[in-house]
Amino acid sequence: MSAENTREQIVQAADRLFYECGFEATSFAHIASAVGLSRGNFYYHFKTKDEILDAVIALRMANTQVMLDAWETEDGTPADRIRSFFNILIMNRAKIMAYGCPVGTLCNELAKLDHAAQADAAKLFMLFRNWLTRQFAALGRGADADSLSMHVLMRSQGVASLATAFRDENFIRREVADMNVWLEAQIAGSARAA
Amino acid sequence: MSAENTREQIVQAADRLFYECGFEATSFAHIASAVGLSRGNFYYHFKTKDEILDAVIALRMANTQVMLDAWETEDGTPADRIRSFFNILIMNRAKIMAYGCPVGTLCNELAKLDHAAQADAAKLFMLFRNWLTRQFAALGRGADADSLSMHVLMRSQGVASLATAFRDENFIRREVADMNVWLEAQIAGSARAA
DNA sequence: ATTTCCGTAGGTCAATTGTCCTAGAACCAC
DNA sequence: GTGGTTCTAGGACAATTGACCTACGGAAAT
Repeated sequence: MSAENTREQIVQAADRLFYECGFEATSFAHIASAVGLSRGNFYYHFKTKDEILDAVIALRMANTQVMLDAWETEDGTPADRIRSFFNILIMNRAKIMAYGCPVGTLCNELAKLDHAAQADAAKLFMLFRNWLTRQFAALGRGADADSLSMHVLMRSQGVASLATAFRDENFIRREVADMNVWLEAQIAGSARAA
Repeated sequence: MSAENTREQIVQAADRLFYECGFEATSFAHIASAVGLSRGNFYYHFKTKDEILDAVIALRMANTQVMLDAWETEDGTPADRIRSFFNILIMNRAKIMAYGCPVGTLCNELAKLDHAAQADAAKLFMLFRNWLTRQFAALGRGADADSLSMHVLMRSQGVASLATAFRDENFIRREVADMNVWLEAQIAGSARAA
């Protein structure tokens, strides 16, 4: 197996385990057994646990960017794209109810650990934030596009957090429906202003 | 020092450390040095770390109940009480930006750890949920009081999560203002229905 | 004054943590 | 084949983890 391939396997396993078990609770041994490698061998690929975390964040950044780019090159209105974002909550409802939002829970954990990678993890949010801001600007809401973007992010985080606590799928669907109603009102608002 | 007093000191220190550092990352030694006791002495008061967690959750339940009861016996409309809840975000903004919501982050961590106390931690949310439901019912929204309650909880969780990630105090104030606008619309809605 | 007992200190215990080293296997170039 | 680089396995390392035990201290009761 090539080093690049092994490295990628490690990062993917760490990505999943950091999400499902948390960064602190996931050990080298845990990742090693998931990949099927010896513990000591990790030092060749990653000198410290923090390096793995950096690689995981970089992987998530890249994956997120690909997803957002795909949505932006697809046909459809900016509103459709925002609805695609809403739909993440429904598409990933099972994982969200079990482990929460991958971005939000990571940021929260790193904040408590006062970890150096905290700022990097927040960049994942920034990716979504800037993307949503562009969509709202395209809807003609340039003045408060960023506030609207943050509002959408806020809702998705709140839904994910409560969905985890209450394990309630209907709650997710109800709130997503409410987000769609809210979005329609925003579109109507920008049409009235135009 | 009496045993009860020492026990209370342990639980209070654990409460703070679990919030600021997380449950997993807080060790016996960490709590011990915070209280100024020897490590081994803990076994006399708490046989396991999970017992401390149970005691911390019980403490938070009691403190929350006291706060909610106080709001409910005060003069003021149900809407005033709901606004008191909104205001937690502003009152505790410094701690929230540093460590997130004590309830939400604990539930999220215990979910990832697949911890037995997960359900107990969710009862903290239930305390707020039922209290808010009562306030909305008192506003004449008996039919969807619980949905409105969950919506308010969702917003507060989302605001706390993003406030931690972005360390943005203005964002908190903006969203709380928006929650007050939303509440006014709900009151107008129930008045129209009556 | 003596006994009893609650609370504490300090230490031990195996297990696990992240980190690091070294010997050898696998592979490619020549 | 021979030599050299790349990758891997297995273990060692000190430190720390949660858990546990025992012996001392001091107060209260008799």
